Amino acid sequence: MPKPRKRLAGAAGPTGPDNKGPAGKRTKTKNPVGTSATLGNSSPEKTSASKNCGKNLSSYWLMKSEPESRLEKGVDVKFSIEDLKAQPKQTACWDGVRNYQFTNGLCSGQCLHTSLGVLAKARNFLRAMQLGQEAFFYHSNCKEPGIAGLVKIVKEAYPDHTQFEKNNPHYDPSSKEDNPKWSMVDVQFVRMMKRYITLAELKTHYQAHKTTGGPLKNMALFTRQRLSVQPLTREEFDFILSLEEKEPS
DNA sequence: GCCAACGTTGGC
DNA sequence: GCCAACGTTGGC
Repeated sequence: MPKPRKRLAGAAGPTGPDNKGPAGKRTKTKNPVGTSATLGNSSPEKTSASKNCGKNLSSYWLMKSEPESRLEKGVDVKFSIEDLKAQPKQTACWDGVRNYQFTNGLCSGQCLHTSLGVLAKARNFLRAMQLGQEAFFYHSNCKEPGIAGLVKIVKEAYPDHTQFEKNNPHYDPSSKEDNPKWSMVDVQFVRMMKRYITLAELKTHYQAHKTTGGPLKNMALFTRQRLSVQPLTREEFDFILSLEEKEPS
């Protein structure tokens, strides 16, 4: 399969999703969210995550999506930020995440920052996302990978319906309807970056920061390369935003 | 529970 | 299209 698109694991969603979008795209899907998107209640899991260690949870994220066409089981996984903007309400569900990267609950003992090096998993990160939090929309597996824009979480984790759809590339026969393995969240377009921040530029800073102790020194994009949904610290998020105002390095 | 084989991600 | 990194699977 191509890439992971979005995967999430949810399992907690209170209501069944009704969106049926086209199959997922890589990282994100773009299903119109209309009806189901308005339920923003957090699942029990999330709630407990927030209670247990909310102060340590990340509030900023980076989500990868593929802006160029690629077939996965016959389905095009392409989903660029322009595709997101074209959705009703500029909102889409981020489905297809099928990576547990974390097997623990986010809060079993430690919290994100300290556990990053050891635990990280896209699925659990998805479940940790909270309403209103912002994420960078990253274009991966393309000519010029990089951060294209900003999105925000408009619906917290709920079951990813694509896991039950046999012809969906993200079908998971081992997942039961009464105990879904995978979740998804809904994201809404916020704005484009003032300029496209390329992976190459981020990498230059990352490498410099490793020696200077700068804000990107532990950035997950480089230290956990295969995570399709990853947390950012506030320092990482703010530093990347500050790059918008500067000339590309 | 170890670890080799295999599959996937994603930059280049 | 190649291939490195790394997650997952399954034999033992």
